[in-house]
Amino acid sequence: MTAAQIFKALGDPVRLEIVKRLADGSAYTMNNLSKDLGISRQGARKQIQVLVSANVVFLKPIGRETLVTLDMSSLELARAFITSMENQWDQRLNALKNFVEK
Amino acid sequence: MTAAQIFKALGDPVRLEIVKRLADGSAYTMNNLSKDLGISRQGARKQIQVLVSANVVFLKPIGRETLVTLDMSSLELARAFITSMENQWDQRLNALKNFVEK
DNA sequence: TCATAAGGCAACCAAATGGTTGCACATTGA
DNA sequence: TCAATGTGCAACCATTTGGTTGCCTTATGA
Repeated sequence: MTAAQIFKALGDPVRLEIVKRLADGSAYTMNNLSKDLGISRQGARKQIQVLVSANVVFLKPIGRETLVTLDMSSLELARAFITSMENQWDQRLNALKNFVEK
Repeated sequence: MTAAQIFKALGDPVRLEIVKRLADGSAYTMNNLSKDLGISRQGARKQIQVLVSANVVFLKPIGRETLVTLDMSSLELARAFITSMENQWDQRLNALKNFVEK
């Protein structure tokens, strides 16, 4: 999965709320997770599917329920991507600073 | 600006490439930035506008050119958001671990 | 056993997105 | 001065997105 895909998956208020809840560990079944999002169950299902496709989340059917679990490695990848850009930026500024001081 | 808006802005390959270049400090005018993205200048312009609207980037017209600059605080906000979710996750796991060990 | 709970899937729809072309306009430098 | 450069803006288009409703299937538990 690319960084852009993960960012895209996180780039929706409903999906981000879902991910936030999962990180909290408070909700973990489809039904549970679909409540109080302001949209229908089927609507929520589609958003969860987007997260599944981006590997931000994975599903595990247990009996008649389906467990939803966060895949932390995707968050880690996203964070690492941002950090690397921040590092690039800092290095550039330092290089500029050295040039000026010389 | 909300975290979801920033993630959404970063969630497109073309826009992410633009941000990457800016972090690098190698390109900084509209014209410069619009090259080699695989789309027209006007197409690139629209994507840059998305970044502007999300406050990921800001513009500064100089004569007939327009400088594009990264707003690092948006990246910082995005990174902080991810970090906070990772912390929540870790705390949850630790709480679970303590419960099992008790 | 059988009503209820959990969930999947498809069709449909309006709005947003990502791109295009065409044209106008101000700045610049020879 | 004037052609070239850098940029903006609007109209247009196909596809994607985010949501809906309707219906079907499978487990569960009283």
